[in-house]
Amino acid sequence: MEPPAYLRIKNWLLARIEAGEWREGDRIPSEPELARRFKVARMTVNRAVRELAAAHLLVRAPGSGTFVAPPRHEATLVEIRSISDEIRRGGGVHSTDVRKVAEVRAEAPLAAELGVAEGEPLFLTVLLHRADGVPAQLEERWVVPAAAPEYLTQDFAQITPSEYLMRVAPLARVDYRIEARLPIETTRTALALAPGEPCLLLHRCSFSRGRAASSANLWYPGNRYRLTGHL
Amino acid sequence: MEPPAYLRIKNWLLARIEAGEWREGDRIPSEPELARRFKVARMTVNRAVRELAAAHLLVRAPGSGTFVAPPRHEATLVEIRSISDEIRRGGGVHSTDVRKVAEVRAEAPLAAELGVAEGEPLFLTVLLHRADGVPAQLEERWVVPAAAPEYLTQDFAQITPSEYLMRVAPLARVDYRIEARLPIETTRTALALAPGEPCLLLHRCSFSRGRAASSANLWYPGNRYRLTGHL
DNA sequence: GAGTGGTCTAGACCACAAT
DNA sequence: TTGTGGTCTAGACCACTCC
Repeated sequence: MEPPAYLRIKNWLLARIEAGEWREGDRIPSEPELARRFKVARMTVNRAVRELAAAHLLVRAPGSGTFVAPPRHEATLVEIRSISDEIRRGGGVHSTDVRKVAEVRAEAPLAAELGVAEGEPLFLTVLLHRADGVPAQLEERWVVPAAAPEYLTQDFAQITPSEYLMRVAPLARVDYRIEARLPIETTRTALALAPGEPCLLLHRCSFSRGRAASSANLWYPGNRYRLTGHL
Repeated sequence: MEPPAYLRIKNWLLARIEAGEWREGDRIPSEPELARRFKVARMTVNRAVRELAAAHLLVRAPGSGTFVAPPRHEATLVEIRSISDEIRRGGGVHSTDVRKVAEVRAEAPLAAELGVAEGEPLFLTVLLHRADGVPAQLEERWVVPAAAPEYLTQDFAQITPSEYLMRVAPLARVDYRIEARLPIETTRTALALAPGEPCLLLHRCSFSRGRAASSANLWYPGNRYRLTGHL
């Protein structure tokens, strides 16, 4: 069957951009022009062009025209799956050691990140995730009690903290950073790393209902873990 | 001024999802229902719902209804900007040392990654990027000659390899991985790192016109660089 | 003033799900 | 058979830019 008209138009525009026939900043035909060329209503053209603009391939300037977007900004997206997904996907068996479940007082940098006062109580869990018994990730997580009052009573051998939090606090935003770090001794031994071996540290702060809900350090053994993805 | 109707509808739906008023898998009101409720044409409702479905907040099932999407898959997106953008954005001055510009023969793992035969010629550049004079990234890049025949004659003090490649070979896909690694000695000294300091290694393979075009190792000093982003 | 994109309408026909 | 989403039309009015 014939694909929908808006898709034919999208692909026609895409092909022209990919082929370099139109260069960055070039003006593309106007909506009425494309409507005539493809013998469709303007609304149909509008959908095609609007979707390409949403994908940053085109830039629209009301009153003046539609232009080929600047060269993709070398932006790249990395997808980070949850540890248990990641392990199962590789055919491994996921298990969890619960190393710490406690209530602690917020210290300065963490308090600022989570937007609570210093000395306020926070829930802390430290878990070691294993793939087929081999340490795969050490998860240190601080949770704002208001966001998940029942957090400490969960059985983290059955449900990962992020799975639980996702359930009780629909997350709106996640900030994170990725670093290469030498672990402290206890982290190093937990991950069964040789001295001097670096870790990949994924630090994540998640927000729910407009407030910070949880902050986590995910330590991966650098010698056998990597974050991958594609665009 | 009043926001457009389709946005009012989007926000109304979003608020209901964020508040947990509708749970995963719940059916939301049909298009005709929403059109009646908001006193707009169905096309207007359709745009609102279609855009939320494109953002994976809703799932549409033709013939049966529209449903709240499954819990976000704990997927997280990292945006990686080009090194010169990154440096300028921080208010720094970007400069480049060109350390190597050469034609080499493809060795086994690289040949496989780039989809060329072993022993085939590749272009190799090694560049050290600095922010205000301080080493910020060591870039080792291999380029398939067919993708950019003029690559070696560029002035990489003026244009970064990725900027140049973006210009001559519109990229269709990028695969990458992020690792924590101890650098070899020459890399370590180039980045002015103390012995034992880890690096963040971003490895990237880019494709253009259906074929691999370039493979790069981007080494960041682990003690003063991180990759950040938010969702 | 002519041209552009941004939005919207009130219909329409279709393929497909559930019943 | 009824209801759903998927698509499309042929108009329309607006705010804006460019000349």
